[in-house]
Amino acid sequence: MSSPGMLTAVTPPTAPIRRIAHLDMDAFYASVELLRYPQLKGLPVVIGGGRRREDDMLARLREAYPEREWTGDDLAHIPVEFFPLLGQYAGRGVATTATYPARQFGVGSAMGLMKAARLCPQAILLPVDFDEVRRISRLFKQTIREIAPVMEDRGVDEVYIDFTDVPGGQREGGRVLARLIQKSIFQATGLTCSIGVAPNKLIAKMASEFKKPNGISVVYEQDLEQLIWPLPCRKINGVGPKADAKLQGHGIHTIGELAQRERTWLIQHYGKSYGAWLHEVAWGRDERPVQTESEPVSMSRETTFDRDLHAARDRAELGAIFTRLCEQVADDLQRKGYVGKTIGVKLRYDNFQIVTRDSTIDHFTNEATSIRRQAGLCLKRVDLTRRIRLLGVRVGSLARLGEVPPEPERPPGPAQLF
DNA sequence: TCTGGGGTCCTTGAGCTG
DNA sequence: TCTGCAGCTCAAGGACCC
Repeated sequence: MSSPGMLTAVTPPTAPIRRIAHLDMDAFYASVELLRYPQLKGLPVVIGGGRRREDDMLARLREAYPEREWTGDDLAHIPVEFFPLLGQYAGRGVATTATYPARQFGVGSAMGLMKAARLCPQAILLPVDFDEVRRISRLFKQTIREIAPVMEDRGVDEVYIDFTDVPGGQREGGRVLARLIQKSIFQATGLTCSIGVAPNKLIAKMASEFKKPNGISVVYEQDLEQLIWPLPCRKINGVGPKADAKLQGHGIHTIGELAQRERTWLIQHYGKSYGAWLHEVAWGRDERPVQTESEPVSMSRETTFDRDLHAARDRAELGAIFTRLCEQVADDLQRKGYVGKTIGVKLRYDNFQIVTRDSTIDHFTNEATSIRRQAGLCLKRVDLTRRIRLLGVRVGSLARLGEVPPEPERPPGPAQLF
């Protein structure tokens, strides 16, 4: 308030404060299933064990109940008692996720299916419906982009969003915009999400876990000591089980304890890059921008066999799988419009040891035969006397088809022998 | 009857070159 | 010509993420 004759202080327009949001869909895979099959609500359901194939589901139902006419439409409203027919606890798969009633029995993501079956044998197992998951994923991301266009895709169920310059993005530290996005996603998909808004991606990611499900957490720079430092180091995105164990070995359990260590000490014990990074994140510093576009670095296909295979004794089977993997990678590259020149293989032996071999050729390719030939040469460089559990084929050093750098002139060489 | 699949990034060591 | 060094690329493996 000012009286006549008094000078009025004019507040200069202030620059917007950096506000970054991390959005995480709540129990995404399970929620997509419950949207499709509301009759499963409240029941223990384990999602995983491979891809959903409707023809396979129909075949199982027809076999079990031949007296009934089964059509594709029936799959939309299957009675609960038929669900156990659609999946089966077998093989070497893992659970992608589990509904809360199943989690009460100790079943969780990344758990082997056989163990899940032991813990909760009455749970319904549903193979993943990737097409439906991808459809809902596209839908919620499109909804976000219409409100806040600077969005970074971080996988099927999570994104970063730059709120800084979005109208309303500064109100209540971003809470108002977060609320609008939550509401819009629910209207578009029927699903809930949790959002953390903070000065950067690092803290936003941690903040989105504070209130789940359907929560919003707003963190300011000055909250670091009170909200972030008491958290265990494992909560930092980039500190996995190995780094956490090493930190624990040094008596560092919380982010606050990490922050108290000297930068030089961290570099000495954790390396120049990782040590310096640990120091930065402990102090809540992260300048990474929200990236709206990114190019893939590599594409690969891999598969775990139903049983461990031996290169000599199972040569035909292994050869067929190898060829199929090369064809799949080539198909992925062609479909997405890429070529690559680093071709490699990955093997996991029966003892879970992983080996990789790759080599860079002098031209770009996305042809299955060419990939097969080069990957075959890589395969000759590994120990094939051990039984193999997993085989993978990878193509890296990618370039967009049509934007390939010109090939160097090559003298004519000897004819390819195989 | 533990432990998937598809990615990225970093470190380390070998080999090459000026 | 030999040696040491720095800088670079490539290959392999490890850690991590969703």
